[in-house]
Amino acid sequence: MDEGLLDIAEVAKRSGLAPSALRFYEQKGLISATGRNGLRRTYDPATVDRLALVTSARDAGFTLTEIAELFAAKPTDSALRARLQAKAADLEERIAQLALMRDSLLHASVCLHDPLVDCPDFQRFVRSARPQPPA
Amino acid sequence: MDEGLLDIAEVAKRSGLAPSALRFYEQKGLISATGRNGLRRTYDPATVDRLALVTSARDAGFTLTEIAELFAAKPTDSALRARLQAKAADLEERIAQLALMRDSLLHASVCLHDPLVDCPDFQRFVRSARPQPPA
DNA sequence: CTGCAACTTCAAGTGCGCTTCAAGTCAAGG
DNA sequence: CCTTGACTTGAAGCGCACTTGAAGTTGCAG
Repeated sequence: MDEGLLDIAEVAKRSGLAPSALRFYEQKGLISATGRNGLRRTYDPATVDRLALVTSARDAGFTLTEIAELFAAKPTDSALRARLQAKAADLEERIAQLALMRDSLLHASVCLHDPLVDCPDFQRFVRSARPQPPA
Repeated sequence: MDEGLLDIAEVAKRSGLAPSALRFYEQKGLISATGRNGLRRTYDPATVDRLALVTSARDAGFTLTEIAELFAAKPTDSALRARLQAKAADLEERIAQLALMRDSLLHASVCLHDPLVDCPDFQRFVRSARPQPPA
C-alpha cells in the first residue's frame, strides 16, 4: 500500500520535525493523517508542505492555536482578514527591529568597548529600537 | 532621597515590563538595583535603556541566559564574537522568512481561495520559505 | 504616629510547545 | 508462524519566561 503515502517517520524526516511533534500537531488540529495502515498513520505528501507553513507561521510568532484557526477560517471571515493585516503590520515592525538587532550584533562582533553596553553604537541601537521613548 | 533614582514601579512603567519580571531579571543577572531604600530597590535610569536592550535581544530570539552572557562577556572573547556573527546570520535568514510571511499574510487578507491553503500564492510562499527542499 | 499601599522574599503555579515514559499493538522480514 | 522494532495511546514531565500567592516589612501621606 505504497500509494505515494508517507509514514510518520518519513514525514518527520522531510519536515525536520519529531514524530512526537507531528502527533502533537494532529491533536492541535494542525495536520491530519489521510488514513491508517493498521494503527499507523499514513500521510499525504502535501502534509510536508503544510508543515512548512506551520513552522514558518510559528517562527513568525503565531501560536499553534492561531495557526489552527487560520487553517480553519473561511475566506468570508472579515474579522480574520483584519487580524491578518494586523499581524502583517506587527511583522513589519518586528522585521525592522530584527534588522537593527542584526546590525548591532555585527557591530558588537568587532567592537572593542569593554562593557559592550557602553559602546555608543550599541546605545544608538537601543535608542532607535525603542518604539515609545519614555514620557 | 530622590537623587534621580527610580523605584521598581517607575522602571516597570518606563520599560513596559512587570515588576515581577524586573525581579526575575535581577535573579537572572540581567539587571541590578543600584541600591535599596529600606528594602526597596532603587534603580539608575540607565536601567531602562538596558531593559530596552534586553527586550530587543529577547525578541530577536536570545534566551535570557544568553543575554546575561552577552552582558558579562569581555570584548577579548573571540568565541563570543563568532557566536555574535552566527546569530547575526541567523537573524538575516529569519528576517527574510518574516518578510515572506508578511507578504503572505497581506495576500491572505485579500485572497478569496476557500481553504486558504489552496491559494497558489500561499503555495508559492510555502515553497520559497523552505530552506531545504526535500531530498 | 499611625495606617496602608507598595514594596519585599520564596515557593509554587501557568502557558506554550513539545518530549519522554509506560504499556500495548501490529506490519513485515526471516 | 514468530520475532522484532517501529508504531500506537495517554499521561506525566520539561524548559523557558514569567506570574501569582502567602506572609511579612516599611516608606510616607495624612
